[in-house]
Amino acid sequence: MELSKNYIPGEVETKWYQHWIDQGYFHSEPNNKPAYTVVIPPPNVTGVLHMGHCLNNTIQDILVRRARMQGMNPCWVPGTDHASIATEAKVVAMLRERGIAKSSLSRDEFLGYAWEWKEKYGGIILQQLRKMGCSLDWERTSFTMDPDYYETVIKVFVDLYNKGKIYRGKRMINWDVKAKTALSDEEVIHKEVNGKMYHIRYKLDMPGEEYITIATVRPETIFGDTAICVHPKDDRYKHLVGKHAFVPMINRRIPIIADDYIEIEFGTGALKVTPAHDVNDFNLGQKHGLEVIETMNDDGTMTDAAPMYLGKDRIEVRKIIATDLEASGNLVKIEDYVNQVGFSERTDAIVEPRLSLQWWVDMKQLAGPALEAVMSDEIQFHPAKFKNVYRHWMDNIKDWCISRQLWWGHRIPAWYDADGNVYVAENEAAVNAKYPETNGKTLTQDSDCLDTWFSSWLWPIEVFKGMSNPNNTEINYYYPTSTLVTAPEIIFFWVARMIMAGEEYMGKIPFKDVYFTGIVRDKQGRKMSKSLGNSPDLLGLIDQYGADAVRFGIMIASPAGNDLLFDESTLEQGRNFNSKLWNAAKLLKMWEPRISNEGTVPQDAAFAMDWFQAKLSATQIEVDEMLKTFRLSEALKTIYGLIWDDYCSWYLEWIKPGFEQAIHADVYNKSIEFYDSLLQLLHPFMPFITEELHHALKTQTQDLCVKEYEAIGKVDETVLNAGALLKNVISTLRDARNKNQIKPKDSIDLHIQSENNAAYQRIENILAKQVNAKSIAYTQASIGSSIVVALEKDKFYLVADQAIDTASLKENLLKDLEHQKGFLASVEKKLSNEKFVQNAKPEVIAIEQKKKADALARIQTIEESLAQL
RNA sequence: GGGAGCAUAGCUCAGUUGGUUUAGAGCAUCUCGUUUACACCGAGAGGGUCCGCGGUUCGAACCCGUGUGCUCCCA
Repeated sequence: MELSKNYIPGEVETKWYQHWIDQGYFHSEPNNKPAYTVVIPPPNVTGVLHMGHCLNNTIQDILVRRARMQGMNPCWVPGTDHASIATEAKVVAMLRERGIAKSSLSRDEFLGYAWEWKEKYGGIILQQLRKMGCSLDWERTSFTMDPDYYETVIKVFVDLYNKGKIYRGKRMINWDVKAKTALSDEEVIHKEVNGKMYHIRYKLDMPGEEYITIATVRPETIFGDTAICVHPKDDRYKHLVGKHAFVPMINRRIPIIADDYIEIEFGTGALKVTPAHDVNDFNLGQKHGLEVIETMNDDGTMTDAAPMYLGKDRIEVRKIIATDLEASGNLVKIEDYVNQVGFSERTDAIVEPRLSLQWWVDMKQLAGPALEAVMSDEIQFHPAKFKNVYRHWMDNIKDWCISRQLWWGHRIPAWYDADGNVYVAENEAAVNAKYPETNGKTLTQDSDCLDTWFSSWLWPIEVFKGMSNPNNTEINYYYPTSTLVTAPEIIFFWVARMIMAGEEYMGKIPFKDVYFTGIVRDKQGRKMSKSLGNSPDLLGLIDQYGADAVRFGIMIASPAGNDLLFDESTLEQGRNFNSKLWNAAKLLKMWEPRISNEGTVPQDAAFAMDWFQAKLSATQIEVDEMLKTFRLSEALKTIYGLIWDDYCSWYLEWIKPGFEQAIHADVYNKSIEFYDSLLQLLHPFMPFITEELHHALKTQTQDLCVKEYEAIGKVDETVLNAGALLKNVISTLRDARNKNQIKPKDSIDLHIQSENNAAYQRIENILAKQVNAKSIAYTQASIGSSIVVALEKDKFYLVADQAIDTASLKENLLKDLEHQKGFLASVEKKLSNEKFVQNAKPEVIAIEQKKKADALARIQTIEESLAQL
């Protein structure tokens, strides 16, 4: 097979992906091999691929492909999440564009549009994963609202309700005024916002003109005030406790109470208490039996509690109320103030604390085993630092608000009669059966649906129908899954809850390892986001550089557990690596017509082969260890260096036949074999080009994608060291040539003075070729008018045609001498320290003594060289 | 306010229970070079007060304390 001048990724990628699919390599069925199961963190069904997905799925694919080549039975399950709030928001927006208001539709009509939308756009992200080369089992594609999955979610709700782990209650929740739904605590993003602190005085219900001044960042909520609270020990206000004051503008009379919750130093030390719109105020209100007055509607506009602002948005009111308060004489001052404000994760609306009747999961009942599983390392977190984060959240766990005032999702299986009694069962018939008193009564189903994560937490179980068809062959084989790869930001949303669900419903952990990826940021360290416009178009990048280069680029810059700063230059590096791989194969193929079986393998080529075999095995062991510990980026760097430097720059140069010379068949075949091993090692990271080259090298009986790794050979340390010495000698001599401005084309005569000539004789052909020496001779004495180079205990004399720059030579030697002397001094200092000799381990002392001997020898060599100049 | 983490070359990072030659890699930079795979290249080089201070130790990038600066999570 002839290789084109350059590697063109596009066609090759399409060709091989289709081939792999056609061969069914990615499809898994339970068999007698060990399972390696990965479930994809299901992306939002309406989503498109971004850099975060790229990183996350590349990592999963590396693990899965590696497992496949290790002879396991990998199963990587794709799928999407219905993403209740995000999808509903998109559908509402789409309808609005078409001039349809959600409020004008019935639930069923709306869901009709939503499904239509899902069918049309839902598959995009999965198609994009194919472009990246992900070896997902497409026959297993799941969706969190598939019929079986849907039923399972409902069953789980009913079950937890029956067990008393789900309840309905009126509590403070986070209200998204845009989506008009409740949110869980995890869906609220706290950001720092520059705001104002308003100091407002309330007239006291006392004779005369006396006031009490409070400080607030939310003046529009004064209409919901039902008390003013001060610290019982605050001398400024002690005398006012038990008295009353009037809310400005509406003149409602409220009590002044005392509670040590108040921070005396904060603001004016007097707090306005608004139980309907602040969690802390609500708790205070409960404690003191205060009235709750709601001032806000579900869309964020003011209620008739604030008659003068009725129907106006609370943000707008905050702007104008200052003027009105000033007019009424109640505004004392306004200060700049930075405070934390909660925003909806999905709609970015400012979240309003609101008192509301919702459904809750009692998390304390579920947390115990889930915490234990991680703390005992039954589930291992990588990096382990996330254990702390996890424990902290679990220790302070709060109940989970799971009802959402949305239509797109799993509808809550609760029914109400005319009196407001609640009945929970799978469906209305089940309600009637379970609660005979409901027969004949008109029941209405709860109109809310469940939080998306209430379905996602069953993902590793239900993609194998572990609940809709308990104990089936697949769940028993694939569960628990092997590795979960996900972002640390969803550790609470998803990871923790999956562990809870696994323990609750399978009695087993859902996965053994969790690998947390970093967050993809731009060059300036900003998180990539749509609004900043700093998220590159992934498909465009794949078109430009090829999928392998993109995978390489994102992995090489991706230290385990740290954020990665995405820089397109790493993709260039990946593309260059493609070229390097391609060209090395081209070189090998160029030799094919000149293969010869005559004679024996030349000594130098034999050495090169022995050395590379040792280097390959040593690196395979190293890479294996790195991958076992999830140090993927390091593993890729190591493979990159092995291919580029050791194979291409050293090995291939060492065995390269002279101009138009034959290559021995054994050398050729071994070189092809080595290269194939390198491709195999690299395959999980860069699947396309490696598969292509695997087949280009020679006729293969098997695709690389499913070729199993062979046992790693034993590492010959002696030859490994000999190779290292050779590389060192070559580099040192090349440096000497460079510094003496000997042109690459000009050859030299090399004289070696060593006590171990045999070591050099074995490799002298390589040496001659690599330092452009036309002769190599061995000598016992120094050679005049030559460039002298000292290395270890050996000396090298380079005889060139041109004049020698003695001055710079001397300078270099002196510099080296100084360094060696300094080093010797530090070693001697250590060895002459009695305490060191007494306390240090014997092997450490031996090392120090060897260092000393080596340094002395080197100093002698350098001094001898200097003497000759 | 509570908690966690980080600080090593211009940049991104390795550095395993403290001792493995006076700290390593990749990228970037500089010098030289188009020699029959590759300029998307080759050869070579330069570049570090391991954040500051104090301590433990025969010995500290590594352990302890403290200060500073960043990042993340939670409220």
